[in-house]
Amino acid sequence: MSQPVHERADATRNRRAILHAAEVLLAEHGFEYVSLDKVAAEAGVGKGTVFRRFGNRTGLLRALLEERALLLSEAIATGPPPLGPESPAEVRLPAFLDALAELAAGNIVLLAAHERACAEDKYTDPTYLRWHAHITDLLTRSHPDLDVDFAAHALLGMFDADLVRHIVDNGGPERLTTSVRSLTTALLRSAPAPKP
Amino acid sequence: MSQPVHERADATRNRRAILHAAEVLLAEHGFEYVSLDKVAAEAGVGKGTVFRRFGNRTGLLRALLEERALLLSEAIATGPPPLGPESPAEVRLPAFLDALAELAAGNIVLLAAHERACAEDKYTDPTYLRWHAHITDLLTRSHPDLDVDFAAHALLGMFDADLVRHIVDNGGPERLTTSVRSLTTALLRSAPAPKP
DNA sequence: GAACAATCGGACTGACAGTCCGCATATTAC
DNA sequence: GTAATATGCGGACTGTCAGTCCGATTGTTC
Repeated sequence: MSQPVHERADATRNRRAILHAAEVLLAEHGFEYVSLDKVAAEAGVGKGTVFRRFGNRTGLLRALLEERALLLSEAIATGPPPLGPESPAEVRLPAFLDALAELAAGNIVLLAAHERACAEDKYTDPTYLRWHAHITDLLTRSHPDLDVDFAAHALLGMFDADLVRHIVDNGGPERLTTSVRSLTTALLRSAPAPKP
Repeated sequence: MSQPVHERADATRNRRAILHAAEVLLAEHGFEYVSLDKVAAEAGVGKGTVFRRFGNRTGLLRALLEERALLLSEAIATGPPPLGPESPAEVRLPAFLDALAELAAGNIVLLAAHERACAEDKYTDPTYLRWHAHITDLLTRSHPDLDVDFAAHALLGMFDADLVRHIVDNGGPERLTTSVRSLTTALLRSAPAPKP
């Protein structure tokens, strides 16, 4: 719709160019090489433009991760079982962690860059918060006896970029999936189930 | 030859001064304020001296953490039960994690600084490696069916500086201890016992 | 097509990690 | 005590980076 709040065409074009440039640099050179000067140069825009769009380095990497996590977000919000809201919590949680493992294994470099950039305030990152809220929600239903806030953070700790890299480099993506699954089933199996 | 390898008296004095200055700055201003220029100034030495002693920022913070973790290292290596080698693995592991929780809760700022500084190569940090090796060793005895390498990293993930800060700020050190303990007992209780 | 606001670009700033080398001093030999 | 020497010292210097700022430019509206 043509609301008074329109993003100008060049602004849109530049935002896309910047995101694309950041992805290219990340993929080609690793996260340590990706300074915002270089992103701006690669995107063919000025440095100020990058900062106006994304605020700072953190904002840029958050936007990138959010983009990559979009499908998963939709799947848990409105998708079909086992990720979607129709399944019971006991099914959704392992399915969600499986999906996270797959996402993490496929985006190690981005994950590492994001982690470094958001180190200061991990707990305000929208993607992280969404994941945490989702786990918290599921755990509250299935394991109300736990400190679900802490447990959710601890579970997300399994997707620490360095750990993911270490595991995937020594055993491939399957090892990550398998290990995550066996650790979580062990954990969840043992906690007392809620009484009806 | 009578010990050709002597550390000069001024070198020793400066090393202590630097470590002390770093602790003071960390305690008084938080980790973001602690640049190596400031540490050098606070210690009353030149910047070059800091780098000659510790190599780089990472080295300085590793040395600090190692110092704070010294008592725990001794306790697990040669101390009395339940931390020491006389106890069975099923007892030592929870005891060790309890001790880590206490250590972490009491050194949040150092932990955060160390984590930022070592982000690049967490898995080469001597203190982290020692802790990981200890957990791996204990798990191998008590739960050989697990991916013990992964599980040890995941357990150490509970002591992520941001998580520790979050939990301690909202519930005090007791909440950290309690949550760590309940999560680990849940996990360890459930895993199948080793087959004879 | 003119007026206007949104956007652009890149020079500039300040801070930091890490290097380098001439100078100072602790230690040793005598 | 003094001289020789090696060890350590200090801080100026470099290169890089995140983030700011403002005159120039360009898209949009009427």
